Amino acid sequence: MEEEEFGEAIRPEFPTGRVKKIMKLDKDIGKVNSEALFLVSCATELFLKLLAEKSAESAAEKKRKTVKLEHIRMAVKRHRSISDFLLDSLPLPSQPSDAPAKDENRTRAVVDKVAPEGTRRIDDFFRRSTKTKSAETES
Amino acid sequence: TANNNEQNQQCLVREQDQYMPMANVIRIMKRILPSHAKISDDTKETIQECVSEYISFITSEANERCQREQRKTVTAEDVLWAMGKLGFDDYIEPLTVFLNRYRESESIRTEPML
Amino acid sequence: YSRMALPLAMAEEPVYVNAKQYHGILRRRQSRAKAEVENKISRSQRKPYLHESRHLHAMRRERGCGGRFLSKNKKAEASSLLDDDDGEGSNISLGSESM
DNA sequence: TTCTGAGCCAATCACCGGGCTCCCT
DNA sequence: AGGGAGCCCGGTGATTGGCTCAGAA
Repeated sequence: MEEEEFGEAIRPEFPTGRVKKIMKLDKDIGKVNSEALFLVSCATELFLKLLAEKSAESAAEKKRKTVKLEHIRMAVKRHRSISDFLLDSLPLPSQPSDAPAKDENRTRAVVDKVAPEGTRRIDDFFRRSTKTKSAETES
Repeated sequence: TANNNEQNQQCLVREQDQYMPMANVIRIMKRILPSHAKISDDTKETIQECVSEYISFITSEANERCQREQRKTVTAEDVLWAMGKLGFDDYIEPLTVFLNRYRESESIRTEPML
Repeated sequence: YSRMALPLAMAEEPVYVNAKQYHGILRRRQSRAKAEVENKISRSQRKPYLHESRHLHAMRRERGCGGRFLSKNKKAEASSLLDDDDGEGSNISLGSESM
């Protein structure tokens, strides 16, 4: 009957040193509290676990054993708070050198319905560089 | 000397500094995925990038609150506040629990004996 | 609850995002653009491997017939000189792959 | 059906964490 | 005086490719 030791310090599985490096890539970030570093590390782990869980569900729905990018996109689309800030991080469905006949491949599926109340528009300055990855067919 | 230094083209920031270690990402994912599941290589890379973006996204929001309050150090409260403001309300509760456990374990470490 | 239209391509359909994240997303885009020009963060192509030394290490390692890395059994060579069979921890090449 | 591409091994070594000191708040 | 950045140092797990057959196509 052993479940856990006393002074077992809870530590994130991610190396906190690397987390801090990534935080400091932004030159605007000044000093970072050790507690803040700890929380960001934990939150990152939670976020990754959620991504994995939702992607697994998407892959299972499509009866796929291999988790592919389309499953990530599908999973992310269901959580608005996740899909929005990842908009620039997810490579778009296809892009190699020659695309047969597909002009509607831009960022992830745009909301085809009218926008709810409280929406605004602005003008873009930069777009994520086109990621050259293996071609992929959308569902 | 025949030493070969890491001196690649015009990239000042190394790849191993912008992303979390691949093996850690895979291990955490495989613990969640069904045991027989596989992960494609571009999925691995993309997940790595998403994780880094999440870190920067949260940190940026927390840091802005710091600057509003004229502080220079990002604190745990800033991070929790950023979680709520960016819509990750579900994370506030578990993170608060983690934080309390962290503080208690830290105080025990700092306090050698009674 | 409300959504904002992100400044994607002006000639295209607007992209609507969570209003709570709107400013944060924009700030992040600015930071990334700035970091890309300052730090030269190469977002495009990834290196085939991160460290030259580890690459060479992997290339020099002894491999099994299945391409897998093989445990360093130099002790087996030494024991073979002294004859006698190894009744214990011998790594039999099990050709079964269970996934 | 065809054939692409991800898992599988474990040894080195770059990196992580835990000490220091010094500085700023 | 508190605590975080920046060193250094030692121990250690992430990194790593060729072949096979899941499993995508």
